[in-house]
Amino acid sequence: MAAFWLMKSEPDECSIDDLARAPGQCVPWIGVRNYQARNFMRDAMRVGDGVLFYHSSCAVPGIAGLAEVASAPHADDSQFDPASPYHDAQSKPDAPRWQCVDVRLVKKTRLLPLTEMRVLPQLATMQVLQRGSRLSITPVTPAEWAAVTALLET
DNA sequence: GCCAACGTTGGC
DNA sequence: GCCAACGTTGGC
Repeated sequence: MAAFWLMKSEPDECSIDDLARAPGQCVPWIGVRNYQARNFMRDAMRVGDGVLFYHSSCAVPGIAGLAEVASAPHADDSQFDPASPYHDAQSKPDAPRWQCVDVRLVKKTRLLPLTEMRVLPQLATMQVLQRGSRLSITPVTPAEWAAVTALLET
């Protein structure tokens, strides 16, 4: 049984349109530098899991499309790139600290704004809506997934 | 730019 | 292992 996730991306870095233009409409989810979020990718995600693609730190934050986990976990190359903002000098190539998965577009949807999500009782349990929640990757329950995907059809 | 909330670091 | 200081996230 596949699981479901919400993954935040800053559209300045990688928007839903950037994902749509990427080769194979697939990108490695680089740049996660939080252990809890890394552990979700490294330990819990499976190929085929559903992903809510969320735009954060932008004019209208919200869910911008549906995607899926498209690879097993692998090393995040940006940790070894001194020119990258995600460079981690402490991480050694023989023991990479940061892992990521590839994420493939399923479909771009209408934008479901955070403000709309906040007033919908069926979404009230979503982790991304909880007070003080900052985690860039959060699990989504089957019920939440069903509610969000239904809303995106409307 | 502000600031609440949370994560990480490092002295002890 | 505690916890204060500092850094980051991310909505507004």
